[in-house]
Amino acid sequence: MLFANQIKKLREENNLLQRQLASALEIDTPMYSKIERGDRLAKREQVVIIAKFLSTDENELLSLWLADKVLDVLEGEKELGGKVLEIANANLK
Amino acid sequence: MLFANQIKKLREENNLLQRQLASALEIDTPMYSKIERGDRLAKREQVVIIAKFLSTDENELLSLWLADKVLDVLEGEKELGGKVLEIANANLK
DNA sequence: TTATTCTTTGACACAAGTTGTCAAAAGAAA
DNA sequence: TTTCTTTTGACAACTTGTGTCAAAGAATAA
Repeated sequence: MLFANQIKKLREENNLLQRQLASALEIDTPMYSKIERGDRLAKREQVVIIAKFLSTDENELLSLWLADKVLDVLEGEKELGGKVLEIANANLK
Repeated sequence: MLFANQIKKLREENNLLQRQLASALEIDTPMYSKIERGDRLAKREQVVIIAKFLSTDENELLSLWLADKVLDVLEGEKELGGKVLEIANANLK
């Protein structure tokens, strides 16, 4: 979980509590805990708020969050992963 | 829709009717029509059946189907797409 | 040690999205 | 026309996602 690991690292570096992030997202602490551990997926708007709150680049964080989703699509398709990403890349517009 | 386009092309080349594919998938023709037009997503098992029925390579077809899903994740994130795919690629295991 | 604060777990409710059916319309071929 | 194929839209059933809550576990402080 690239996104989860990153926000945990940044939160700790910034000496913030889960409670504070949860409050910024208007969800309860257990829910934030799950997001931070990759047990639940954040929504896009939540990623944006987290980036602001952790003073990190929004696009960097969004990229990790999206990469997790891409990897999730590829979950269990190990042998096709590389080919799939090539095709996807060739069809990005 | 890479997958949808491909199965339409192959079905026509094989002179088959949507009704026949629908029957192989045990769904009705309207449902199959939607899959073929990219209006609905096929499930993995359906892709496998379609590949068999259209005598095409299963992995090729699965790759298109997966690539569609990856592109869907990237939908509306044009500027991040390339970067995201790089990250995903670097984290394929 | 106990007390307090922080984080995680699991069960649950409800919202949202998916997968399918059906009736009927639109398109193509005869 | 008539018939066969494909598409559309509305809907029900099922599945998944998002959040809350109570309570347990970990870490820290006193």
